[in-house]
Amino acid sequence: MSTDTKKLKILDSATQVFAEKGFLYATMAEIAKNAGISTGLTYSYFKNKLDILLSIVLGFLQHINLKNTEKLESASDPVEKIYAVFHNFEDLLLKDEKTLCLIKVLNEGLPHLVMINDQDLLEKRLNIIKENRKLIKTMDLIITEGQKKGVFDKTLSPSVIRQVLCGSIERVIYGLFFSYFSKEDIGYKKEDAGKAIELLINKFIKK
Amino acid sequence: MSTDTKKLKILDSATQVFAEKGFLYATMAEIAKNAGISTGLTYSYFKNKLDILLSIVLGFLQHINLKNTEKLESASDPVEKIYAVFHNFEDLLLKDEKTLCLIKVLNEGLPHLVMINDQDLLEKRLNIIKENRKLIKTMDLIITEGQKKGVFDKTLSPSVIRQVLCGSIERVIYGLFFSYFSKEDIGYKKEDAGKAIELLINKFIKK
Amino acid sequence: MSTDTKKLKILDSATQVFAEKGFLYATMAEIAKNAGISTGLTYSYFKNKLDILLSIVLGFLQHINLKNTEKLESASDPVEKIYAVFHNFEDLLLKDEKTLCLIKVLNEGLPHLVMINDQDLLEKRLNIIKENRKLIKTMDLIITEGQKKGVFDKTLSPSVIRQVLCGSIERVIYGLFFSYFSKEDIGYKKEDAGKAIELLINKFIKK
Amino acid sequence: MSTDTKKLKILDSATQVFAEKGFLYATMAEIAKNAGISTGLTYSYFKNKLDILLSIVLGFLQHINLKNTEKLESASDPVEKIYAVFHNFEDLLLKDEKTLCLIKVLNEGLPHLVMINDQDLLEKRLNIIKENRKLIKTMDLIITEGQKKGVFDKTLSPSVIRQVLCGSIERVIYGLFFSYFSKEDIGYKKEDAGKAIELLINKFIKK
DNA sequence: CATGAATGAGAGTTCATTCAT
DNA sequence: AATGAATGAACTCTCATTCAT
Repeated sequence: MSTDTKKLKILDSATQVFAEKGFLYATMAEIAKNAGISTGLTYSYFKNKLDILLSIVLGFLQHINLKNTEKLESASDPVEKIYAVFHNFEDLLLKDEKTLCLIKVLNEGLPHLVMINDQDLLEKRLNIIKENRKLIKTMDLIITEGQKKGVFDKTLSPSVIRQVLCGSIERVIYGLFFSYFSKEDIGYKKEDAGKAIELLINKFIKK
Repeated sequence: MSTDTKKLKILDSATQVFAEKGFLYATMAEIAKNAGISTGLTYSYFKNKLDILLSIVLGFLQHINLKNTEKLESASDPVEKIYAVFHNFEDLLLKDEKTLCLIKVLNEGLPHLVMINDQDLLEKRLNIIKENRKLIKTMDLIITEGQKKGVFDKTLSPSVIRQVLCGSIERVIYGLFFSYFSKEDIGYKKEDAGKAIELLINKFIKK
Repeated sequence: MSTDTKKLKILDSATQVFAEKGFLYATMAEIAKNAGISTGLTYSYFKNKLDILLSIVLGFLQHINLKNTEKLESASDPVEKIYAVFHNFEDLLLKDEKTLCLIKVLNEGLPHLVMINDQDLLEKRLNIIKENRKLIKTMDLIITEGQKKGVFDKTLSPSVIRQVLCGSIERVIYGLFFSYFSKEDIGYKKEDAGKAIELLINKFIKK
Repeated sequence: MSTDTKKLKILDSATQVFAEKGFLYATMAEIAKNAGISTGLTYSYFKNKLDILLSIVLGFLQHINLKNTEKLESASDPVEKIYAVFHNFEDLLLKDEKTLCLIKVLNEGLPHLVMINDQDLLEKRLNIIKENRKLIKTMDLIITEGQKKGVFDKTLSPSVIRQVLCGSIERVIYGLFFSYFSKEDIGYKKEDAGKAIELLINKFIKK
């Protein structure tokens, strides 16, 4: 198994354990065991537990920013663009049960940024902030453009609209994650997540 | 100071500390000190640290359910009703900086429900689940009623619509909380939270 | 038991354990147990294991510098003064079996100064360096004065003479410590330590 | 590279690292890297980390005992003999910066003897004790002889005199080592070490 | 012979929780 | 009722040592 493969194994394992138990209750021993390696080896790949959490968050942000850059190249009008961005969210988070776990980890991970003292993690922290800002900026620019072109509603500022969109998609996906873990019915299915965003764009954002 | 006053002091203090540091990094010593009492005394009022977290969450849920019951008595049509519910959210969370902290604690608190083993907390856990279900049911019934009466869009199931509404309001308020703590500008103000929900109801939910 | 008493208990216990096992093999659990308290409580009094070691070293240096200041006030000629300083060493280290252990800890402690990274211990480190410099300066000034007055041999520089004196007393006392622990005969007794220093001053240092 | 060459490389590397960091903070990985080999290979040549430390100490003791045997053959009177022994110390420790490191390692190494449990190292431990006793005996015999012949002062027992001599030379050399590493001036140079011992013999030991 | 990835025991350390005062 | 000193379980993390390659 190559170094990169093992790093991914750890991240995958941690994503699962963090999602199921929460960062607090997740132990390095369990993450390692779940990844099929020893506790000590984990520390060859990551500085510490927080580093793993941040790496998952950073990985997601980098991935989605990359996907956005790709997709937005070929998109021209704001409606098409905002669709593209949220389809990327769906593609990355709704792919399978494993990616579904990400929503919980992302939710839990970002607040931890505030508590980072470790010198070695400061760079990672800054990177996350940078990528997060990039993601936000991408969305806000599209919304601003749509408002300027007169295709988007102008009642609200782009930042509020973006929060509504992100909050909606996050909560809808979180419900699916919860349903997957608790085996409880939540009254909707994977397909409805996409439909919700579509409707949100069509009715809430468009003029 | 009466027993109830002291209990509230602890809950207030914990809300602040949990919001600022996160449940993991918050220590009982700090919560107690911040509440103006000794560490030991905290345990006369709450079983343990998790109990405090759950009490905050339960308190909020009970409060909002109570407010909903009150307000919904005098409301007749679904539009008015859904407005009422979300105005309650605003009233409870946007009152001042202190209540703003609740959004972070609620966000962090609910996932902890899964990890409760402590026999003494099981009842509290069930209570939270009960109140949460009640809140969800209240919203879903209004939406169902609106759809039946033909005033609400029927494309999506009530549960998805509710998730969109809740996710939106939560994220918009979370932004305000973040801005309050980090002193960073997020591009919108308190007033915009209400406006966002209003617009969401008018454009997204109504037919 | 008062706070200061307990702090002393820990330092005493650690001095014993460090002397017997060495810093590396000494565990916090053993130090605490030997002091009659729990592991955790140790951390209310000291930052960490290294802090304890440094505190012992610093305590000794402060003590001997204090004693020197006292004794040197009433001394006038360099011979008398250098006697005073080394009698202080004897008084502090040869008092009983407990103080004998100090010689081993001092020996082991000073080299650790180089490896201190911990921000919280930097101040203690600087204090140790300061007190150590003070002790050295005290001795060197006496020797310089003796040489100037023509009562001390001038072949060697004060710093070398001081190293010879310190090395001698340290090794002689170390021998006693070793004998105490191993129960082996080393060919001399406590009284000989003083005699050795006396002779060293009379024959080696005096003109 | 031959087996013996590699063994020496490891010992040299370890001497440096032990001197700089201390046994506790020195890692096998660094010792190996510094020796230009892999971590694992180190274990083909030495049982474990402690074995390396003991090997350095034993090597020094064997070397100095050998040199003493050589030099003492051609020496006849006690003064000449004691000179010879301490010139051997100088020759072995003051040769260059590398050998200077030995003084720190010897200082740190001997106390570790007490903590050896490992069956495989017991023999090495006994060897060190044997060689150490031999060295001590060599010095003590010379001093005894000098006292009997009436050329050495009889106030102190041979063992105390030997401790004074060893402590002095050790401390003087330690100062040079410290100065070499910290780049701080200590007020004397290599040449003064020899002068100090000479003077010590002439004034302190001789009648 | 040589590697260095992998192991896992065991240490330091934290802090929720208890309880003598 | 109130304190905060004291406990000790359980965590993270390190690194000497092993072993498949």
